[in-house]
Amino acid sequence: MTRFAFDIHATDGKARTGTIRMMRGDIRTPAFMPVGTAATVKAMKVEDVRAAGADIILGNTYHLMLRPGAERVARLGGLHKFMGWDRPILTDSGGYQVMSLSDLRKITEEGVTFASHLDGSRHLLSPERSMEIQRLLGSDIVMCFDECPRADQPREVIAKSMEMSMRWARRSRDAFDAGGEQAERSALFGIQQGALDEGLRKTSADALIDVGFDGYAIGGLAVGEGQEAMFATLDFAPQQLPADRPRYLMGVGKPDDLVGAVERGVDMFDCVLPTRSGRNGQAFTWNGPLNMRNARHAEDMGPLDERCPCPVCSKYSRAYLHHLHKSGEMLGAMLLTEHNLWFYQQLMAGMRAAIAERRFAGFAADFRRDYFVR
RNA sequence: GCGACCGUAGCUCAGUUGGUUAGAGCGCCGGUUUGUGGUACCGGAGGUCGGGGGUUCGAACCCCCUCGGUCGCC
Repeated sequence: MTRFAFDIHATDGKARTGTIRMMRGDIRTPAFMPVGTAATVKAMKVEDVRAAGADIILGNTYHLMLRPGAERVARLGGLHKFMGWDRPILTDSGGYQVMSLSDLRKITEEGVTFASHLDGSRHLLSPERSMEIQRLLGSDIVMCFDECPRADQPREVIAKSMEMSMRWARRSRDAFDAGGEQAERSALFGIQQGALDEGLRKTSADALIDVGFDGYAIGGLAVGEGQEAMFATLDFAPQQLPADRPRYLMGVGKPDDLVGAVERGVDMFDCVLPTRSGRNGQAFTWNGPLNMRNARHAEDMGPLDERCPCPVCSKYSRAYLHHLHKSGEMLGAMLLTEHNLWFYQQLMAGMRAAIAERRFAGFAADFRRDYFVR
C-alpha cells in the first residue's frame, strides 16, 4: 500500500489536477476538505458528507484534545472509528485555534500555554505534543505545529513569528518521525508563513523544503487582508513550493477565492464557510450566495439552484428552506449545509474536469459571469 | 349602576419626587461569516405614549372629561 503519493494528471496554466493516493483512499485535486472540527462535520452524517463528494475531511487537534481528549479517542480506536469516517482525515495542529479561540496565550520557544475556551483549564501545546495528539487521533495528514500571526502586524513581528514556526516545523518533523508505526501510515505537511511578504514567504518555503515534507501548506492568509492582497500573495507563494508536492491553502474560502487560488496553483482547501453559512441561512449557488432568511424567498416554490443535482435541490423549495430558517428549525441548518457541501464539491469537480481538458480559463470566466450576476 | 386596575413599537412590557432626540425583548427588514467557541454576530425601519381639554417654562407621568378592556360589587 502506498503511504503517500501525488500524481499530477494535467496542468493548465498554473492550475493542476491530480490524485493524492493514501492508504485510506484517494484524494482528487483540486480538493475541498469539509471541516469536521469536533469529530463531526456539523449537521451532517458522514455518509452524506461522502455522498456530496468529499474524499477527505478535516479534524482539529485543539478541540479534540480538550474534548473528548486525544487519549480517550485513542482508547476508543481512533478518530476514524469513533466518528464513522473511514477515508483520509487531515488534522490541523492547533496553532491557529490557539490564536483564534483561547485566552491567556503565552507563546515561548517551547510552545504555547493557553486557557481552554471550554472551562479555562491550562494546557500546553508544543510541536511534540501536537504530533503526539495527531498520532493518537490516527490522522492521515498531520499538520506541523505553527504560529499564525495576524496579518496586520509589523514585518519584523511577522518575520520572527515565521522563523519560530520554521524551527517548530523541524521539531514537528522529528517528533512525527519518532511516532513509530503511525508515521509509516500517515503524511506530514509543513506550513509556509510570512504573511504578504514575498521575501519572507521565500525564506519560509526554503526552510520547509530543507526539512522535507509530503505536502506544503500556505498559512496565514484569509485572516482579514482581503481577496486582492491574498491573490497578490498567491501570485508568488505557491511557486515557491515544490511543484511535485500538493499545495494546501489553509482556511480558504469563498467560491471565487477557490477559483482564483486554483488558477494560481493551489491543490487543496478547507473552509468553514459552506457549513457555518449553511447553519446561518446562507446558500451558495452558481448565481452567487443567497440569504435564505430574506423575505423574497417566502413564496418561491423553486429550488435553491436549478443547476444543482443535490438531494436538497431535487426535493425542497426555497419557500420551505426560508420557513425552516425563519423558524430556527435544525432541519434548515442540515439541508443548507448539505447543499453547500454539494455545491463546493461540484465546483471542485468542475475545476478538475476543466483543467484536465485544458479549458480552465473558460471555466473560470463562465463561473465569474454567473456568480457575480446582478 | 358603582368601584378598582389597566390602555406606551406588530406582540409582551419597562419607563414617578413632571426635565435633553420615549426604551427592552421578541417579531419584521437587511447585512456579515475564510486552518468553526453549533440555534451566532452586526445594522435598520417602526410609536399623534387610547382620544380631547387643562395645570406648568416643560406632561407618557399631575387634574378633568371621554372611549375601550379586565376584575369585583350591587
